[in-house]
Amino acid sequence: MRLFMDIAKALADETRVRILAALRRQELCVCQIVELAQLAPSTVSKHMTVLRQARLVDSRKEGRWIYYRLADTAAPSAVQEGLTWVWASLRGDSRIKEDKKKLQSILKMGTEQLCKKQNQR
Amino acid sequence: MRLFMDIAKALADETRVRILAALRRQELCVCQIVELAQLAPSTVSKHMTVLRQARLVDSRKEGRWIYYRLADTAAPSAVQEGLTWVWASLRGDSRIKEDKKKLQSILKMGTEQLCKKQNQR
DNA sequence: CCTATAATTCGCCAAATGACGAATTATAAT
DNA sequence: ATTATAATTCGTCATTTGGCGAATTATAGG
Repeated sequence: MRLFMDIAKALADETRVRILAALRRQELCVCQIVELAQLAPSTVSKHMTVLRQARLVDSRKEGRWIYYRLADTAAPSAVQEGLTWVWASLRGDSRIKEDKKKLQSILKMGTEQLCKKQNQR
Repeated sequence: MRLFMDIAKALADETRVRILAALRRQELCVCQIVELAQLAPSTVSKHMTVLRQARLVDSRKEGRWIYYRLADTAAPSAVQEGLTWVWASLRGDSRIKEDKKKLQSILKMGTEQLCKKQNQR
């Protein structure tokens, strides 16, 4: 029950679901997610902690950047089946589509350039 | 996105998940759920509203009693696939098993007798 | 070594959530 | 009609949650 509830709670926030959907194509570092979600880094960081606690994402460190990716096939089945449910339910969702477009432009500019831009604010 | 989030939020509370699991075998009236969950009727009522809003349950009125049952095959696929995920993830869960046992004794005593017992408190 | 910076942790606040009891509504029974 | 009662709605409260900025940590680069 514990893991299941962690997953369900993690999925009960729209921002986190949008982040998961964004991670579906490729891994992302925090500053890229910040740009997508238009939230403070500290807020995104907290969301990522919730998602990792639920085993929905994994992370790896590369220099100063931390990259998050979707849980892989090594994840518990509750996680994998949960994600399957999410994808099926959000197929064609307009919000997710918008995010996908926005992501493309975020990915076009390099990671360094993106972080610079954020510091200017 | 809207319905999906309603479902995800509805599933993000352990009491509600337990109620859903209890409904898997048979429909239940509110007083039976009150007995199972050991919560105030008003609290259970609110939970049921959340579950119905998410389309996870339907209800029917019979006299003074309102019976809730799991969503059937007419429900949106997000609901059905969500429930499939729940069942798969909670298979063998000890809390759900305990509830199942408790439910049996609740079902043994008639509905009227049960409500009387609650009024005594 | 020292500075810059990507990310996290911490402390705080506003909003949402889950709980209860009291009041209300609707139905059954006297 | 009046009373009893199953369930809901309402008002209130404590806890949790999601957000931010400031402080902290860890790594890259001058």
